[in-house]
Amino acid sequence: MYVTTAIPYVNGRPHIGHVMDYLLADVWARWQKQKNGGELDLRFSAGTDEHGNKNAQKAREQGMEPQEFADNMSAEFVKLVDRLNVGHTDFVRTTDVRHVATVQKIWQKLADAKSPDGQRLIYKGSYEGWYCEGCEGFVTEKEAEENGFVCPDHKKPLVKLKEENYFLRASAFSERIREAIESGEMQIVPEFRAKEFLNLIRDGLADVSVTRPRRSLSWGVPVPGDEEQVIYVWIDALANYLTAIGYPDSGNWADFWPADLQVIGKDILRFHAGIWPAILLGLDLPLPRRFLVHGYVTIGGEKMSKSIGNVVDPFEIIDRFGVDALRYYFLRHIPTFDDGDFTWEKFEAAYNGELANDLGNLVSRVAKMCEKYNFSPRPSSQISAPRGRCSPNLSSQVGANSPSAVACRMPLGPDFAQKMDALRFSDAVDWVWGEIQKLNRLVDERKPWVLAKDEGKLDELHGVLRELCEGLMLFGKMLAPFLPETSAKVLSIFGTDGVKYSGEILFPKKYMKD
RNA sequence: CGCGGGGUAGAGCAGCCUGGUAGCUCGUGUGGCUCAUAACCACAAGGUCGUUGGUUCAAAUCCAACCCCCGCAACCA
Repeated sequence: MYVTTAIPYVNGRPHIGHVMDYLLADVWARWQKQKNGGELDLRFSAGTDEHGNKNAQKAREQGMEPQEFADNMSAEFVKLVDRLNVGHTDFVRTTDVRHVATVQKIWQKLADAKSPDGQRLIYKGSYEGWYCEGCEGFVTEKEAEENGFVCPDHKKPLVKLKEENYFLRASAFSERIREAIESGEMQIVPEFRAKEFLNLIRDGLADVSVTRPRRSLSWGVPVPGDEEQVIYVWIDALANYLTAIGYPDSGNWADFWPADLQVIGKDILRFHAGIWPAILLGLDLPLPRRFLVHGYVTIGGEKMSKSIGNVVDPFEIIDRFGVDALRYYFLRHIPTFDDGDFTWEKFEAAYNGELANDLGNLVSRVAKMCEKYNFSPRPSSQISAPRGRCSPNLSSQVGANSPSAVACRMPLGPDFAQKMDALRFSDAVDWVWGEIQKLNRLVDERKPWVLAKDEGKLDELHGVLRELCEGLMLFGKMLAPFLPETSAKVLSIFGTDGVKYSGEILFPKKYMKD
């Protein structure tokens, strides 16, 4: 099983726009693991895209060598992934020696390959476009027009420039790729993104220039056999997905390709659904099974940008509220398929109102009642024998009818599982939260504190508590992919033989004004 | 006529496919409860469901036209 995340360009520090990729991929990976009873041979790649003029330029501005600058930035992203509690297994830097080698090998294979119609897959051509001499790079037609054909950074007029470089004959695979998308062989989720892309290529894929002359792109992987040309971002960056698993001649990469899920942002769908499949087909490799395309995070309805000065630092959120709080907000309140909005006010409201009041408080009140009313799980004849996939140590160490064992064999429910399998993660959390609210309601309806006053109602009292514990175990388990730390705490409180509560407040109330 | 998404209570959203008392969360007001993190629960107020017209016994839901917002429109990682 193989899941990938897009590799961010490291010309700036990580911001909250970067976290979606990692979190969505992580949720899926944890869900898959859970479905397989904890046993899963999983590879999970992340990385950083480090070549290119913009990075080199940024480095120069700060008086650094490009590599030194990239080292610093890449380290920040490694730190982010770790602090997000994302379980990646591989991290590819495009400046890694092994990656450079992979890119060159891929290049060589593509250069040797023929397209289905018998033509060379890589050919020399010329690319013409609007060019900024300050940026040392091309800009899109649209971008050029929007800025009045003047570079906004350098205030210099753009010039039409024509360059010699190598092209990838992506056009030869137009039909093949269209079919793969339409048939679901290469699924794009959500579907409207697939439609968007199909519409874009209705006249066929265009060939794409995949190199730059050395004089205009100094920092990159040289084209094997042509020192005058440097491999441009497309092949360099996309190849990271293959580097991670050791393609073409190390490790057991064939066990992990095609990728099961590639998580990307909406801005890079076209590269992943067009150029990337063309490269793969050129290499005679199968296409990825599924893409999850997420949207953008806005700040108070506005696009996040340095010029507006509204960039939010994910580390700050984690420092103040903890990693699960961050995961919770971005996974539930940023819709999985659409753009979503972040403000500190909204974040605080979700933290206090949902994590602290709904879930945290429920855990406290149920745990305390269990202690106070001496509830310890007892065999109950109504509960059937354990079956299904449970981690063996959990079900064997504790009584067959303890809440943990019960929760363990409880199916996660079709409502929840369907949403998860359809990658509708934010809907899945919504659903779980509805169930958590029902448990709070149950407490008020059954009033255990009243039952406790009547000795004749001991069975009823314990019945209610059992129901609550089982519910918390079940929903705790469902939350595992989203809130790993919290889930583990809930499962350990209600999952031991007898409820063991240290009195820890799961989500202490927090206000920004403090 | 480029393609697509959307316009539903103060805010954020669901409902629309498969027409029939307009629902959820937050916020506001009132009440209840005491197991709990001043938490929890109940009730209430609040909506011409973008506009206009059509089909129908009945339209947020189907059809047509129009208005407004937002993505996409291939070398922006």
